[in-house]
Amino acid sequence: MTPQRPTATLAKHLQTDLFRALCDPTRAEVLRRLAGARRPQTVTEIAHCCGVHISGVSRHLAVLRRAGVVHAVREGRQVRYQLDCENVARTLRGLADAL
Amino acid sequence: MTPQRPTATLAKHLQTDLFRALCDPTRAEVLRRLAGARRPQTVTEIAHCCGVHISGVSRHLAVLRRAGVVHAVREGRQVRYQLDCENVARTLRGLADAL
DNA sequence: TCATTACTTGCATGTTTGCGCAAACGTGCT
DNA sequence: AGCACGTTTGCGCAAACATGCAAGTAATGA
Repeated sequence: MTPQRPTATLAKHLQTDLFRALCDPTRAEVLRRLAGARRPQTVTEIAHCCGVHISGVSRHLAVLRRAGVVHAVREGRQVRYQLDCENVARTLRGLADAL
Repeated sequence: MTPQRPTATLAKHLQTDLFRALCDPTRAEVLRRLAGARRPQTVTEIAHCCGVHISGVSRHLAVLRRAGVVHAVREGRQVRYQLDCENVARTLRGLADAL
């Protein structure tokens, strides 16, 4: 590891992709649901709590998945989504430290 | 302090306002500039580095200021903007811990 | 007071984003 | 194969957003 100047470190950690994923109220609602549930949730289950059509929830979950916030596991016909706490927390701490 | 269940803690820390401010590439560019400079920057100085009209930069800075990411100090005719690292880092760590 | 500089704000415009609906896709069951 | 169920995706629409220009405000100096 070569030591980096603070600016370079910050630039590396200041990626907008994650924030783009977290900036929507509905997606925040989804995340709260996932965090509060004791097991991975299906799209339909999530759609029940936030007043949005299932197709919309599916899209939101795709955004979160691409950003590495959640990951999906197929289970028969349904897909269960789960928070990737480790990954998100690591990124946030990285940025906090860079500041 | 009353102990809180993880969900409640997360709900409190999962505010979209901050992420909304951080999710724009131009604003990220502005923040990099502010972090790299050794003293608070004027709107004109910031506008030079990111290829956006001064009025746009001014707007972006207003968004960042409302979100508590930067704060402004008037200095004669110019306004110097500075990162509020403490505040942002505290919020990010709070969320990371809640996860 | 008038001119100049630095920043902010109203307005118009093009782009992005979230949304519901309907069709398509994938999976399991008979 | 045919069907039902759960999820994803194409499409169109309306609201939100970023941007440049021009007008407005604030501060400094002649």
